[in-house]
Amino acid sequence: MANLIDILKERGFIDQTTHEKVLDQYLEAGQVTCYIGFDPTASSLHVGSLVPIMSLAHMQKHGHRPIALIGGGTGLVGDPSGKTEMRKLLTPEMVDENAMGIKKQLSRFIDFSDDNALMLNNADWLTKLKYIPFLRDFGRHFSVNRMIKAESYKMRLESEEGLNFIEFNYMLLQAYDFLELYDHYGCRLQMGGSDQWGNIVAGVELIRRVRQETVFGITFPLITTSSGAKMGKTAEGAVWLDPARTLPYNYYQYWVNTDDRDVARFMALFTFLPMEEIKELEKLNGADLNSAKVVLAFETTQIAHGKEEAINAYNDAKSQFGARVVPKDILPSSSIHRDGGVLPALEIEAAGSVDSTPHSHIEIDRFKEGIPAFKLYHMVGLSNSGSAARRLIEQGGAYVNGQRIESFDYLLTDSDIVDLEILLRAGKKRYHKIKIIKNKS
RNA sequence: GGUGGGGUUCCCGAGUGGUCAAAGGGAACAGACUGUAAAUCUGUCGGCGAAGCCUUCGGAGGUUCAAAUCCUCCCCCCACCA
Repeated sequence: MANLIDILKERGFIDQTTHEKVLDQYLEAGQVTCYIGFDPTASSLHVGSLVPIMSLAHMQKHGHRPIALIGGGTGLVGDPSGKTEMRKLLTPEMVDENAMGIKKQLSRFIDFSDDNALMLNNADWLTKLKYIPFLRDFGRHFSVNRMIKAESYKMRLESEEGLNFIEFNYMLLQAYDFLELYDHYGCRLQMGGSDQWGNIVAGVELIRRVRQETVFGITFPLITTSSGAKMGKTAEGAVWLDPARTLPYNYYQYWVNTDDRDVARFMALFTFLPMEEIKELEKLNGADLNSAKVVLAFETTQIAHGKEEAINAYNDAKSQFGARVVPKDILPSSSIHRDGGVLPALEIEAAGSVDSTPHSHIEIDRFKEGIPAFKLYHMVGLSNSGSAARRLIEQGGAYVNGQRIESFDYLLTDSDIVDLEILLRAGKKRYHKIKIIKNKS
């Protein structure tokens, strides 16, 4: 079997590594502890963090022990790497709250039971550091001449806003993290985004200087979509891993809408399907790629939110956009079902009649007098304002139960209710279901 | 602390008394074409049941029939000097 580095390389995870040969041997020799830091800047991770998350999952699958390090301490300082502007500084309370959310999400990808993986917070040691001892013991190992040449500071040093001293210290703190994890957990491998290269190398060098030991670093390439956008960024904002922030339905839709050119690359990075099958995708072209996109969406949703949610999202997509049969020979390892018809009984029971389409509840009484369409679109959030809704409808982009609305003040009444539901659509892709509540309670 | 340059609608960026809800570009949205793709073309792109009116150009005052534009004070950013 190919070694782990080769596998990660083949799947597109590797940008740079330190001393590759030795690292290879090290990973072959037995269980390795590795770590990645996560910034607690928000209460949820998003799709942009998926590469590091998946890489930890791969490490664990291969018998190694991942550490997810929450940057509770470094978050108080703010990483300037690759940023054109200074970060907002976080309060300790915010960091704690965010760390909780992050752990919950990581748990879907990584098994933290029985020390199979660890979740640590660098606030536990960083906040205890004393300034003068720190400078004397570690600060002297850092050359400012070298630091100001680091790529991670470059953008900021060249920008108008500049770099302030607190941020300049970030590299030292991250290097110290690595040392701490090396000392206490035997961690000898740090991974991170390509913007972290400077910080990682700083840690590698610090450990060499103060412990005379070799430790390793791997960086991931920055993943962008073929159209140049950052991974996981849409006009509406980030695509979050927290189902309360981004509905599994929308998560699924994000992946279904993958650009043709990205399908195979994303399949390798964001699913666990075997590479031999992913390579076959190159033979697909045109509309056939859509089947692959369905599999991509199904698999990624399943990993992030579980099978039930993936099935719900799949079913809703099918009813809204039409059934698409995924041929048996495309990605055969995927557990997605292939007949294009009804789901197996077991799965139907599990999924039940759960609706993953964005929806809201409205009392039936409100339809007695009728609700003007543009108001309803605004109410449910399909439009940001009444004006926007009006434009949408005037441009012919609004549908009620599949029927295009001709005028913005079309009155929706009881007669538009079908099975206690009204299905609204905005444009080609955005759906919203209104569920009717019979009586006010 | 001194001197100079700035802060414009989601972003970049024009505008230096009325013709300004504010050029141009990007993003976004809708339509056409399609495959829930890309590219392209067309339209839209502050709010208001839409007539007209209201709110917006760092903040607060002021001048004027009229202010993003002029004046005063304040806040913030940048450059050079100290």
